[in-house]
Amino acid sequence: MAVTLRDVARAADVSIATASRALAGSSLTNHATQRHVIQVAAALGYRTNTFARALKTKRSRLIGLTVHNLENASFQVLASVVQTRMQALGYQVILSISADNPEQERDIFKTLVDHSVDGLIAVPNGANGANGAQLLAMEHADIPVICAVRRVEGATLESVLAGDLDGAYAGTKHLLDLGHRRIGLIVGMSDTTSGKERLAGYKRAMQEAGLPIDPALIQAGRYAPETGVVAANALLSMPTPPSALFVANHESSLGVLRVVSERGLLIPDDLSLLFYEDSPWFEWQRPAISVVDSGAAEMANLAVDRLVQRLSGVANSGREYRVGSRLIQRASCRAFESH
Amino acid sequence: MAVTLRDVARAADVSIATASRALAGSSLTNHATQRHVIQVAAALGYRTNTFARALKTKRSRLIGLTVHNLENASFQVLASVVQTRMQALGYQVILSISADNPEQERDIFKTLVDHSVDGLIAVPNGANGANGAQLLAMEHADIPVICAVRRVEGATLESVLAGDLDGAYAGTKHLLDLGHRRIGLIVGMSDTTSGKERLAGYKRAMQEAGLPIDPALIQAGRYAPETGVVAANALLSMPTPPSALFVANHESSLGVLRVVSERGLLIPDDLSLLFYEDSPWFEWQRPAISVVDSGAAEMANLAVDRLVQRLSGVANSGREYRVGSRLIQRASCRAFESH
DNA sequence: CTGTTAGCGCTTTCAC
DNA sequence: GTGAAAGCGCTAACAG
Repeated sequence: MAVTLRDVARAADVSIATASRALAGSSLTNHATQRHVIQVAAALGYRTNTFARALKTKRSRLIGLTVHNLENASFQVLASVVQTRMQALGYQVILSISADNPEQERDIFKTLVDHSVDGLIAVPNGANGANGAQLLAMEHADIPVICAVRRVEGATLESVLAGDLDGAYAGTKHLLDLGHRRIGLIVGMSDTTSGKERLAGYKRAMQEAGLPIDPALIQAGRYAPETGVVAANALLSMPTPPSALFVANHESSLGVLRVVSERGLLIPDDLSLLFYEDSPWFEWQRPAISVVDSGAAEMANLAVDRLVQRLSGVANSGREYRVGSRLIQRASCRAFESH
Repeated sequence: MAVTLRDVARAADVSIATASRALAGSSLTNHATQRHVIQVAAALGYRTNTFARALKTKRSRLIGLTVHNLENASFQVLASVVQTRMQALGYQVILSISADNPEQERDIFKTLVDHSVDGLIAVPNGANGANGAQLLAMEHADIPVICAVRRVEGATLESVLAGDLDGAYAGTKHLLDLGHRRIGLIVGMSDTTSGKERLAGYKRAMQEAGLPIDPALIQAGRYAPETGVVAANALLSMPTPPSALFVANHESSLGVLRVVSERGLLIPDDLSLLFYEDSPWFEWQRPAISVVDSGAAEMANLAVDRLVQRLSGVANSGREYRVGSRLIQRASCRAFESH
């Protein structure tokens, strides 16, 4: 059996209450007593029982983190940053993978509540904030919730998002500036924040350039490699295929790379390629792939900042924070010359 | 305040104990009563308080998972598999990132014990099992520990490892069979299981081929991209540089790719490249990179299998399990012809 | 089969 | 400043 507070109290010849206060660093304790208790506790190897404490205080020092997967570089970064920073603050993080599946997400949220997490950083599932009500209920129960990367429509939850509209606009404009006119877009479904906004950014850039929006050039699909395969094949099989592909659906990048390779296309000579959300691998592809970086590390840190604030009692601002996107030019896009 | 067992008992007009039994599905309960209680509980939206339960039963339904980072594809796979499978079994996983830092790892283990994890899957830090004693202490306290990917020297902990010696042997032999004689090896430090074993595999293959071991051809370093940069530069700057590079240090692959790109080397014409531990990106590099795959998914699943067994009361076998490595030939290695 | 009872280890009034 | 005592919500003997 582990050593309990009672053991410490006995050994230090004080009451349990005093021992508790001393260890908690309560100001209403005699300094000498406190030192003594702390010493005895250390000598005995006392460690407070987190369950007994949680049962009493209703704080678990646990926080939840849900991401869709760990293949996406943005989610890897989010998980790393959240884990590392929260641990440094004395919190442990319960990781959950929602697989972008609303039902699974619902169960996860429930379980997280069961484990009385003190807070939650979630990349919510798309589809009109299917489980937004649960999140709101958590907020109501005084459990701060920070949405990252995606938001829940219509819910006043603090959200840390990427500047997707601007990012997609900048990316499209870059391609336009290089002389491309037929620009294929591979994007997420429009029931996700990022899908919708990136599409809007693309459209805005095209329209500002006085170009028509050709629906056949726009391929929306799930965030998955397969989407890239299907979409790239569709795009590249057109009678007049696009001269540039803007892959604003990170998970599908892999699929696009595969199609490009299978078709023996030379980048950037046969096709200009622009990806979205940077990954270490993009830089060392041959050629290095240009990308609209959405600032995963910045988002992660901001999300943690917000959570920490909330944890310390600051009220939910219901506000939305945006981390600016940045175009990183590498070697996969070149000027387009018509034949 | 949340609804408690007492509320359910009252509403169902039974005692707290009966309610508890009914919900636990104890066989010693009247079927009708049980149904009734379950119904009432559901209607009230009752959820058992995990802390109260844990305080009483000393099981938290929490398991710990420690990995060095989330950049390494093997660790991503491990984290995904462990999280997903354990959650399906009603366990939550506390993720911790040890950054390959023994001191941090020590704190992590302590915290995990404080949170009374029911079990632990750990990728332990190298250096002679610095924190092996802690792990052993956990085992002693009846908390099953499964080491994955790396092991702790001299401790009787169940370990699920890759067949590193065989893998490195097979990889080296492949290069040898292609006619390469000067094969550069970039590997982990010899204070890690994988570093040591992969080096041994390389040496064995070389010796079997009747080739001398040239120490200058062997670069050992931390598992980090920088290692790849330094090592590749050292190797490729030799008076007679190797005709093939066997990068048996996954994290350094990125660095090697960078050096290759900077030097304008053509793969596989100027240099054959063989990597270790497959990543989705390797397949879609141009050219696709051949790899010795160490079976991350299989290791992860086996580790979970072992943990689940242990959780169900099976004793620590102290045994070591190995998942066979597999050579995946793609397009980055070609036959060597001397000029 | 069901109810009563005694804690699990801790925090926190409330007296002194 | 310190101690006594009352639970937090649950499970598990132990009776009945």
